[in-house]
Parts: sequence; structure tokens; C-alpha cells
Amino acid sequence: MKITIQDLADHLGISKGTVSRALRGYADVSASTVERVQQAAKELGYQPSAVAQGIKTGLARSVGLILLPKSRAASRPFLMQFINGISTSIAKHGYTLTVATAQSDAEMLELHRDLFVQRKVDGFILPRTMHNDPRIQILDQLKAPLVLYGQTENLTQYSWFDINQVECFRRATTRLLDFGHRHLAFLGGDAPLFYNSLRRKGVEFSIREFDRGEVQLQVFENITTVADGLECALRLLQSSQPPTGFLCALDLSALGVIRAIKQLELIPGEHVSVIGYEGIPEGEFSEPSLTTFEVDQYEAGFQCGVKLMQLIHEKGSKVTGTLTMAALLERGSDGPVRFNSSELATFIRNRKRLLSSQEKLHRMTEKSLRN
Amino acid sequence: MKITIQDLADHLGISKGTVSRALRGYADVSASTVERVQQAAKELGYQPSAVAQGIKTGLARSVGLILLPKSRAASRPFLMQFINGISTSIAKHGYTLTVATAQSDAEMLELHRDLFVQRKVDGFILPRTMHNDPRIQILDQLKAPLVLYGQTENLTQYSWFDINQVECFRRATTRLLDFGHRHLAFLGGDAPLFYNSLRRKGVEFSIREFDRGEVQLQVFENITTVADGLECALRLLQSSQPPTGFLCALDLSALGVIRAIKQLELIPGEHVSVIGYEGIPEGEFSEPSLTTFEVDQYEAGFQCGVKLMQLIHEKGSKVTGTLTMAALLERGSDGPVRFNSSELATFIRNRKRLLSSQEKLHRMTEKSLRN
DNA sequence: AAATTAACCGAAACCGGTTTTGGTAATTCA
DNA sequence: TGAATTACCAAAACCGGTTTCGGTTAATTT
Repeated sequence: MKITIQDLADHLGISKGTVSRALRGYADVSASTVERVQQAAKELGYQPSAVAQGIKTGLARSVGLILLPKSRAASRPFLMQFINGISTSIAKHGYTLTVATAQSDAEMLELHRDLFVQRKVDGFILPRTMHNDPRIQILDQLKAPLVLYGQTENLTQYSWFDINQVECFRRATTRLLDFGHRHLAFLGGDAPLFYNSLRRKGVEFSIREFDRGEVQLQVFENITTVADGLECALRLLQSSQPPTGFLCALDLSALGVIRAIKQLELIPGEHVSVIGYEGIPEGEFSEPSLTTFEVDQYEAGFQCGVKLMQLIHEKGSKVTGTLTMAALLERGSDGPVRFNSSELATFIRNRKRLLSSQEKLHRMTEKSLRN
Repeated sequence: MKITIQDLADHLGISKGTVSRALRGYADVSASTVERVQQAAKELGYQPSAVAQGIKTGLARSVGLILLPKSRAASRPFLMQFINGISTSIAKHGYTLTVATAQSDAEMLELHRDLFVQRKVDGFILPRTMHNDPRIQILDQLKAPLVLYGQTENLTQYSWFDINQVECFRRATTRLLDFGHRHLAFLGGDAPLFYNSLRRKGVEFSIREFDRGEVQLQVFENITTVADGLECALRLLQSSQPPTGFLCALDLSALGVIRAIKQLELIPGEHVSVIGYEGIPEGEFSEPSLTTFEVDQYEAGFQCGVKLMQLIHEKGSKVTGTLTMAALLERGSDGPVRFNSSELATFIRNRKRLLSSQEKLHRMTEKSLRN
């Protein structure tokens, strides 16, 4: 059924060793033989078995990416592009991507070990790096090549790619400060993940740079969903010292903040400013659209793939780290401060009364117009 | 470095054949030897190389999933869960998932052929089935096991899994008819994909069932993005016979329709009804939230994996097809008809004038209240 | 013309497993 | 007690490739 190198050799009346050497480009095969072999291979549709090749070369020609879909609802809008980037860069070396999912942290570690020990993959790309990432410890023991998408401790020992998130959040914060905001809140994401401390660092750095002793910052963590952001912002906005600017580690929580603002009948981008990070599609279609940083996940995957191929193929190649910027999408959810924190608090307190009377008038108006 | 079966055999002082038979559960190995071998394997961390195993068994223990990320912006929010489903079901058989991406249709076909001929995968899952899907033709020639996620022609020859989309759109349409809508529009998706004709069929079926000669249906195709839906709905709503109910093959286009409705200062779910399909997260957070069908992509991936494992392992196993339902999420974007088509047309025409005067009053009101 | 050298290719070893074959020792049967 | 099983395992063949080794033929060199 499937044609083997022996079939091809028999068909040509030469030995399989010669066929192999012809196809691998050895010098001790005549040009005419090479030609004949290549021609016959094309005609018969022969392609060497990656499995059989792997046994001799010791390489599976595959890289591993292990995902942890915490909940069934978890959506990673850019997984497709990240995978596309990886796949595109490694395909140039005849590599494919092996994707597996784990349902728990322990299973994830086991999977990394097993896939490498079983020679199903030659190396790994590790997304969502953690503090003292346990995956790294295991893979170090096995001397498995790896590339981090994100940063971590002892960064000089590994190849990695990341967005300069410190700089992103420094810029976002400076932007709000320049808009005149003086009461800020940082809504951090998953605390165990390394990105979280980087983003907070950017905020704090900007404030230190700017500080004339007048900036107030409140910091929160593990605000990862729309619901989290909504709840957190509702609470903050109804406090005695509400922030006028929200810096959100994740677009999702930023969307929750926007909902909270609207729920209090305030106008996002006017009464309260919000900036997110990631560039999820929902952000474009929210009202107002979300000011955020757009991360190029294709590029991230591509670079990770390139670095991993270097580690696997160029022996003695040094590890490399790359830091790039994400583009700021200046949209509608932020702007010049209208009220300071105290004014905003008063405004929110008085809002309910204002709204009810306004509502009444509004409805009257509408009714009279329709008839 | 990596421990092989020979290392293990030497360590135990027995032959590698015996080690293999012990681990594979052959009967002609004494219980004590099996015990010793298993113990030693665990201690030394021995796991057989999948590559070496594959050469003898002819199996790579991997299934292929090839994606076509048309544009870089394309986001598949549920890819994660689909992959999770596949990975979870095939992991039980020691299988992993090989994911590759193609940038064109031709490259996609080539990839299928190459991955199978090179024995990198033992079979395929084919998402997004097309009419006369060329992938199927190629894989049939190679006698490659495959499972379709979606339907196509000659369905009895293949294993497949799908949502009963005909039924979903029949229900959605009947729902709008029961709400009193008589002028409907169906905004189809990718015309070459099989799902599109199924969804349209559901709409048409429902109308035939119901028809007392009073239902008007307009059909469009290739409405796949928010922008497409927005543009199409704007045009339709400003025509002389605007539809009062929109059936959208895709949530994305439904979101576009909602934007169009709001852009004309109408209220989605009151003046015009919209129903989508897929259950993307944006739908939950739009205003109003989108009535749609929620597809369980984890389950889809899981079932596809199960079927493929059957095809690969149970020789002589017959192909099977499975049809399930998606859950209708009754949210805010649809409701009882308020105006019929003619009334709606008039209402929209007069809207601009009404709005401008209303706006003026509204702004006056707001100003007076704020002071 | 003899001696080298180069060009080319077949044969064989090897990779790390699985599976078959065959042989020895212990057991059971007659 | 001798013959026939049975239990167990070593050895070898095999899977489909790659790579090394060695030998033959032709082309150069002396």
C-alpha cells in the first residue's frame, strides 16, 4: 500500500542505501542516479517515513505545545494565530506542532515529561510563564530544548520571546496621568503568572517617574473575567475615593469595568477612563470601543518557533531573548479627566436622583414625539 | 542520556525481547520477571520511544488537524475547546494531536497528503466541511481514516459528527414566525461550506411548514463578518420592504446587524429581531445580548476523536454519524414583532426628524439637571 | 603501461523497539 | 522412569529508514 524505500530501490534496480544517499544529497552518488531516483520518487509518490527516519536521527521533528484550558468556557481568541505562527516557522524545517491539553497542573507536568521521554516531541514552547515555572524545572532535568513565551526568573538561561509589557503599562499609565487622572486602579490578572508582576511594575514605574506626591494607586489581583472586572469596578466606583482611571491587565476585565461604569449611568471615556491589554475582538465592538494594546500573536508564535528551531538544530547556539512592543489602539474608553476623585464620588452619589427625574422627562418627551 | 530498552535489559541481565514482552503483557513471561521489569522501568524512568514503536506497528499514534487561518485577524474563540475535546478523547489511546496550518487551499491539500504519506499522523479530523470536499477525495485515495466535523455529500461512507443545524434554524425561524414576524432575512455565511446550505434549509423548511402565503424571505450569502452584517442590514433596513427579523448563520454577522439597528436609532429585540448561531462570547456582552445557539465545541472535538480512534483501532468497524442539538440561548435580541415591514419602513424614514428634535430636548434636559 | 586516485554503488551495520522462533529446564503424565 | 508438556527466556528477524565500510570500475597521474 504505502511505498517504502525498498520498493523504490527495487523499482530502480539499485540498493536502498543508494536511494537514501541520493535523496539526502550525498556527494558519492552520480548526478544521473540522483536524477533517476528523484524522478522515480516523484512518480511513485515516495516520501520517507518520518517515523523510520526518526529512529536513526533521534528526532521526532515535532515540537510540543501543552495547553491548560482551565474551564470549558475558557476562550483563547488568538490561539489560532499563535498556532499559525508556530506552525509556519517550524514547517520550514519539516517540523509539525503537537498540541495536547491538560486538565490540571500536575497532569500538565506529566505530559511534558512523557511527550519528551517518548520522543514524541523534540522540544517545547511554554506559553503563560509562571513564577518559578515548574515546567522549566522538569524540562531542565531532561535537558529538553524549550522557548518561553513570556518572561521568568533566571532569564539568561533560556530562549524567550515577549512583549515589553512593562513599557506598555508605563505608557498606558503615563497616558492617563497626562489626561489629568490622579486616582488610578490597577486590576491585575492571574497572580501566579509572571506577566502580572510585569504589568504592575509598568504602572508603578510610570507613577514614580511622574510623581509629585499627588497620585493615588489601588492594586488588585486575580481579576480575570468580565464578571470580576464588573464587580471590582462597581465596588471601587461607589467607594468614597473612586479611581477615575482603570488600568486593566486584561481586556476582559476592562470590558467588565466598562459595564460597571455604564451600570452606574456614567459615560466610559468621559467620566471614567479604562485601558486594557491584549486586543481581543470584543474590545472593538464594545461601546465605547476599548483603548488597549494589540498583541500580535502570530508574530509571537513565529518567533518562538524560530528560536526553538535554532536550539534544536544549531548545536552550540546560544539562547536568545527578544522583547517587542504592542501597538496602542487609541479608542473610545479613555480621555481627559472630567471630575477628580472627590467630585466623581459626589456625582455618583447624586446620580440616582438625577437619573430618575431625567428618566421621567425623557420618557415624556419620547411619548409626545411618537404620537 | 535517554534510557533505551537495551539499557533496561542490560541493567536487569535479561534480553531486550523479554523486556518488551514483559511490558506488552505477553503470557510467556513469568509474573516475577514482569514485576522486576516494571519496577526497574519505573525506577529508571524508562518509557518506550514512540518513534521506535511506530516503525514496527506502522502507527504514529497521532491524529492530524489542519487549520486554514484565512486572515491574520481570524479568531476562532472555541478552537481551544475543540482541541481540548479531541486531545482528551485520543489521549486515552496514547494518541496526540498534530496541528498544522495552511495559508491556501492548495497548501492544505498538500499538507494532508504529506502528513499521512510521511506517517506523521494515522488519520484526520476535517473541520469546516465543504461541498465535494477536496480533502476527502485525496484522503480516500490514500485510504486514510478520517472523521468529518460537519456534513457533506455521500455521508454514509464516512464517520462524522455535527450539530443538527437544520433543526436549529428551523426552530429559530419558527420562533420568529411565532413572534409575528412575516418579513425575514437569512444572512448566510461562507457559501462553499456545507453548513451554509443546511442552515438555509432549516429556515426554508420552517417557512414551508408555516406558510399561509404571507411570509417574505430574503436570502444572502457570504456575510461572515461584523462589517458584512452591518452593511447588509443597513441596506435592507433602509429599503422599502425591510425585514423585521434577521436569521444569521453566524454570530459575527448578527452582531453587525445589531449595530446597524442601533445605528438607525432602533431598538434591537423590539423594533427588529436578530438570532445568531454559535454562541461566541461577544454575544453575551453586546447590548442587547444576542439570542443564539450555543455550540459545545468540546463535545464536538471529543466525539470526533472517539470516532477516529474507532476507525483506526477496531478494524472492520463501520463508519458512524452523530447528530446533536445546540442549546438555544434566549436573550435580548429578539422578541414579539412591533411593526410590520411597511410600518417599520415608515418609522425608519421618519426617524431622523424625530430624533433630531428629541436630541435637542434631551440635551436641554440634561443640562438643566446637572446644574 | 603500471600505479594512483576518484567516482560510484552494494552490502552491512545500526537506530530502538516488536514479534517470531527455537531451545532449555522444570513439570506433568503415562 | 521415560516421554510429553509446559513455562520461560535468549536469540534472531523485522520494521524503514540512515550511514559507514569496502570493493569495483573508470579516470588520472607518473
